Amino acid sequence: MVVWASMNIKEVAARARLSTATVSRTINQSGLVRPGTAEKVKRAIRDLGYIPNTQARALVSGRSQMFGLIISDIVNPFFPELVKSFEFAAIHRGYEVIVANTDYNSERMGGCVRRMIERKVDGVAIMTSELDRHLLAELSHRQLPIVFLDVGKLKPLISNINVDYSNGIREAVQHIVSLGHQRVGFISGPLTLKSARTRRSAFLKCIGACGFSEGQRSVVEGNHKIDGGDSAMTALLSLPKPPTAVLTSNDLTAIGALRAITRVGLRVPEDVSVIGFDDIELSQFTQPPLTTIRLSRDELGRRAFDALFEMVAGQRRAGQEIKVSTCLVLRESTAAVKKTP
Amino acid sequence: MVVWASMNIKEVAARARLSTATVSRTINQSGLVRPGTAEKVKRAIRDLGYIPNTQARALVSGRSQMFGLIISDIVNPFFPELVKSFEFAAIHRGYEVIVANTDYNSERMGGCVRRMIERKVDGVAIMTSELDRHLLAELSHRQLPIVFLDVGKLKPLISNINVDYSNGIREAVQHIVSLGHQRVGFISGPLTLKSARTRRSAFLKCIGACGFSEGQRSVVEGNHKIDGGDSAMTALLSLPKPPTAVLTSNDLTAIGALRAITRVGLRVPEDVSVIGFDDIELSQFTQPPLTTIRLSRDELGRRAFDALFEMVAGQRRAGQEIKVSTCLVLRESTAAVKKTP
DNA sequence: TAACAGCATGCAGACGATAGCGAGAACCAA
DNA sequence: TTGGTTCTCGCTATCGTCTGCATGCTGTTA
Repeated sequence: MVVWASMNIKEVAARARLSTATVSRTINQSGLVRPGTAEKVKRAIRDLGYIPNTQARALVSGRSQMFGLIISDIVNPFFPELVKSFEFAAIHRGYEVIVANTDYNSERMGGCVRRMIERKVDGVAIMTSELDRHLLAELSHRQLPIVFLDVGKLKPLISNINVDYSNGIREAVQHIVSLGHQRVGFISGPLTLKSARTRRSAFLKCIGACGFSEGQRSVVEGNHKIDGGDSAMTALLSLPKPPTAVLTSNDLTAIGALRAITRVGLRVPEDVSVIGFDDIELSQFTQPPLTTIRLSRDELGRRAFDALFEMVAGQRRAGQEIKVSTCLVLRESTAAVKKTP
Repeated sequence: MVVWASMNIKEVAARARLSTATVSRTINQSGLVRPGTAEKVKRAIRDLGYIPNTQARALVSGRSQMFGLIISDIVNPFFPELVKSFEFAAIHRGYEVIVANTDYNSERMGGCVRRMIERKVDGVAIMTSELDRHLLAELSHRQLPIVFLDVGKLKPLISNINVDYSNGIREAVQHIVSLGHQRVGFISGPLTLKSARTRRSAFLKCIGACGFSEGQRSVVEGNHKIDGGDSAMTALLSLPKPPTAVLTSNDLTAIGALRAITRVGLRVPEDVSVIGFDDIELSQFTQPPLTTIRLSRDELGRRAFDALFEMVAGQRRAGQEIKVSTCLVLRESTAAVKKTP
């Protein structure tokens, strides 16, 4: 196999003694090429180690076969799994993925969007929960298919993945109730984030619906990280009547809570029950393994890709509402409330 | 701002009543445009919300301004930080990054490499430790700058990041020795991985150099994940004379080891000392916080990008050897050996 | 005023691939 | 043989941008 830098369709055509058009048609399986001819082309391609130039293809076809994926922070364990499943789905359809982190910073979002447009992606999945209206207009004017997570109204070319928090939370609260808990705490994420606010209100609504009064529940703000969960839990434990069960806005927060609880000499689940949210891989390996509400990132990634793909493939121009459900995963961080000492 | 799908340099030129050439020169700051003219162009660009088409640019310039980044698995917490710092450096230089996972599967590597070539990346960082010679030839023939992690010999356009394991490991072993430990265990990664083998032999060499005899050390194979660390540690503990200090091939393994130790009722660090490797963010938050050997992914990502950038910028065609060091981070999972009971 | 720099701008041809159109070949029926 | 159809394949414009060369303009000098 001989290869040099400027390997292109002409070289292949020359070697096969055919025109570039025929080579192109063979590559794209248009079905208009005689089998014998196609064979010549394939041999030339193999001999030369030719790989088509996607840039040029994109230029003429108007589609880059790339999707953008905007997330908050790849270091947050919530996202890698999502990225992976999105990418997996993409590769299988011949798409490439460009990942961009906003670092929870809405100013960086502008840069991300610009990069996406520059690279002429065929669609963007925005898996952060914040979005500037101005940027939305920017994307929208350019006719770019978009899929959001938990925000945004439906419009043509704009889909939305709607997480149904209620099911998982209801199961969790019912679980807590069935274990006899009377005082429940909730550690939210940073309330500057819309996703954190959404989770918080879903939690509160469910807790209210399950018959807990104002006095039976206490809410503290964390930061969706371990240290925030730790200090928030410490605050909860120092209340005059601390909760015997605590729900958290994500698993890292729950892990921090576990740490705070054991540090003051209490035990999980004997003294305090803890329930996480997300079911990141790590939550199987905490001490004790974490009971948590699963939100499948795998499903999220797949659905986000599919939504974009349907829009670019033209199967549907209208945006669609996609439901993703949550459910309780029972492990060992919850137990019946202790008899009053 | 009016924007429609086919916004291009011609539209801008027409609005500014100039030629596309002048617009192009203005955008690329060639310095050949009179300030007044440039101002007209800039206004037209602003009015129209024009963003250049990178695909077309790439086609004519022959550079895509994209780098490929091949990693094993984005879900492994080692990689997200590396990806992030690589990407950060890239963005700042106007580069985009295409990330591909091999899933530790060398067959998938072929697909990754092909994708990179199709997308005409200007260089590839291969941060997995396995590489097919055939694929290397494929990349090499195409004159693609490459940077490897811990493998590969230097050639023109091929750089190598060499992790100096010895410093960190030496510090760790000296630390162990100073605490009076006499029997040390080591939990390796899966020996099918070259990186795991490299770490293992670095460990063994260091341990030997520090005066431990064959009988004083026991080596078990893990899988670089939590469950593997758990079962490997369980195996070590069931030895007739179990080690009092254990080094591991990565932090997840160490976390699994912590779990196995506490499960059988022993305590860390009082009964067994544990030292991890990598210093992933999580290791600050384990119980107890993990003493570990830091390998800065941040530095790895930055250096990998810089190496590629230097090669494409033509500052140096020859591959270079880049050293990245390791060092011990003391936390609370190590302590003096218990007096014989 | 003419000749000549020197700079700013425009023209037009790449870059690599695709697709519409048309040409030629092969085949069949009349 | 002619006319018509079907199937292959080649020619060429095109996508959006960059860039070498040509051109025109301004200002200086003899």
